[in-house]
Amino acid sequence: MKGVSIKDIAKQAGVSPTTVSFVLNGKAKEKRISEGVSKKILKLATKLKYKPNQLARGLRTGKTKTIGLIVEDIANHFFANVAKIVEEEADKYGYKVLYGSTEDNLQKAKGLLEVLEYRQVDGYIITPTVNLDKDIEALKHARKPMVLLDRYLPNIPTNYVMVNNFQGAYDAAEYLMQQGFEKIAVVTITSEQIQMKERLDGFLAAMKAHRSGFPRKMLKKLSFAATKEEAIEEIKAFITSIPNLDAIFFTTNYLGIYGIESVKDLGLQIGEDIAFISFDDHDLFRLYSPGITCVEQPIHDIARNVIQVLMNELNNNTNQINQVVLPATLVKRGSCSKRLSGKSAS
Amino acid sequence: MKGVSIKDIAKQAGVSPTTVSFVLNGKAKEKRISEGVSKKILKLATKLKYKPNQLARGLRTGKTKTIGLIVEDIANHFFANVAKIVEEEADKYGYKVLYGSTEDNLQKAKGLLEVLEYRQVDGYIITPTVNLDKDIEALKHARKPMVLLDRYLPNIPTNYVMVNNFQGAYDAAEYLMQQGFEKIAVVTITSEQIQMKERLDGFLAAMKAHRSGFPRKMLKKLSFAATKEEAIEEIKAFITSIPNLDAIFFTTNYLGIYGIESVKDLGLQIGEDIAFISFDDHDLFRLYSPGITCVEQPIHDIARNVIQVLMNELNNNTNQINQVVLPATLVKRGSCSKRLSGKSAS
DNA sequence: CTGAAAGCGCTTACAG
DNA sequence: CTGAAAGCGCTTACAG
Repeated sequence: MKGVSIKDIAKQAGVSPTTVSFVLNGKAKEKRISEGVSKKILKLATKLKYKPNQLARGLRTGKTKTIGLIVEDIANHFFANVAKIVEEEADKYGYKVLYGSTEDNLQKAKGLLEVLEYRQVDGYIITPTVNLDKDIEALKHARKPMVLLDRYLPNIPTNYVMVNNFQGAYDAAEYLMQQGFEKIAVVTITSEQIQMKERLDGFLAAMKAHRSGFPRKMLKKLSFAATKEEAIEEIKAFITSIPNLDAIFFTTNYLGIYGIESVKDLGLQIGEDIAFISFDDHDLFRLYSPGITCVEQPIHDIARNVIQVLMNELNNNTNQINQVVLPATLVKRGSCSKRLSGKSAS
Repeated sequence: MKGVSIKDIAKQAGVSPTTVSFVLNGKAKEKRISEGVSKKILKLATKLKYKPNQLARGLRTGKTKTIGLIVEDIANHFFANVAKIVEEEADKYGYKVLYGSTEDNLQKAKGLLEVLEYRQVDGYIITPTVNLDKDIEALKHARKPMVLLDRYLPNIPTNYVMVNNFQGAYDAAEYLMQQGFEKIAVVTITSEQIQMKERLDGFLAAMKAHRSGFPRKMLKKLSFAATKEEAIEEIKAFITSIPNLDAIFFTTNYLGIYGIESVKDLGLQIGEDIAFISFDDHDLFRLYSPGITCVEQPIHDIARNVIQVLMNELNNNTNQINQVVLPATLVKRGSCSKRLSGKSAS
């Protein structure tokens, strides 16, 4: 039950715990421990299956070799995939990951931050909620290694890794116009989340670049707190409120999923009666008939960059700020093939 | 930067660290600390925002207030959802969760177990791979609180929480027969995972109960290690190899997803040319046209029971074994409506 | 009713 | 080339 300690090895090797510690930490050369002693200790360590007690080490060094991962929702396809890669990559560096979901709730986010601080994680990967500025500022001030994920706080310069939301949405809108769609609507959420704003901005910029403008009534904002049923009702009402609507863009995957459900409920055919694009890819989008065109985020690259940036901080603790913005890819599928018939969607 | 310690409080309160520790651990009564001192310490603690150092406490008590969660794949819809609820529930008891994915690889599973032991987690939630028996046995022998998830090891009595795989698959097969389908095939994986075996057994039992038997050629086993492309090719070949096939059952969600893709590739219409059922629900199944009938696992109940059982172990460490088997629900959707036409599916 | 002291298992500045 | 000793921040058996 009890693990073997440095003392046990010291006793068996006939040396002091100090020497054992030096050798086991690879400081044999530096501390000029003799070859023989060094070898003997190493052999003993593997024989006894010595595992350093992380708690004791952490207490002494202040390092826990643990990182905290705060996402919006670990069950969401995007974040679940990020979590997987983050864990794999962190493992390579000897770090383990503690996680939690904010549900986009400020209080939950603060709570998670508090617990992780308390747990003395060495570094943080954070999907910030709106108004988390003060807490992030505090972390930054304490010089805690940290990298934001999926979004950033415009008023606080920090490390972050995210997709180019503006470009992704711009491409989507432009593509819809190239395909010849005339009445294009957009559905997003009310939240002030920066990545959502940028997606909307990108969409609107494309509309303005190619059209005379964008009427406010073609834009629908849903509350993040709305239940699925409420959201679907609102989307349905929105769609039917626009005569001759022929294309619609959803700014994130779960909205896109609600959108599919709404369109189905209305008895409309995606790709026939209405063109459809969503931000983020999903199994559903890939396999739906027709396939749903989407703006795909490079999840693997995002996760790998996050770890890269964090490890860099952890090991060098430079003051340099790393802000990584990765390109989004428009994945074209059947949902946006040009509608040839003249019939109205509503 | 430095946190406030018990010493700081002791100094300010003019008492010893011992007294502070007693009060902060709710042992004021038991240790007969006077009301006044007690109050003063508590007030000071909140004023100074005292947070006990978990490392120090852990080093002393041997408890880390951390649990290890080992799943097959944290990015999978089922496990991602379990992970979310596990984290939320664990949080209520003051526990944090360290996770990792086995990819159904024995070596990875062993590695995770080793790291978690090393990290001295207080309890384990494990989705065991095949042949993990010895390691689980060791954990059990060390009397580590532990509960298996999603599957169990037939040769080792342990706590576990899982769905009734046999019944779920039995219901699915029976339903297909009730709907009047004649040639029913099943696709599963080669792995000896017990839950997969039970699903297959349930399916076969239903076939035998209502039919003369089940020909081996109606059963397809895919390797877990197969790539998506390979799996789809195999499924396609399997489907075309069976003349007049009219229904097919997939024993887990990702196989079902591959199945949809395969059927689409073949130009067949689910619900028209072939009836389709999958184990596990998924957004895709719900929203596909037609909806895919599935055997739904009660994810929330599973996760909550897992934590319940684990907390029970953690706090009481009884020798009682808890084995929870929750009912699966057949969710009927359009993919299995009785085909009226007589045309062949192949 | 309260405190001095030991100890959990490490690391590291200091000394020789 | 190696070791004795202090200390990280707690908890708890023991003593008074």
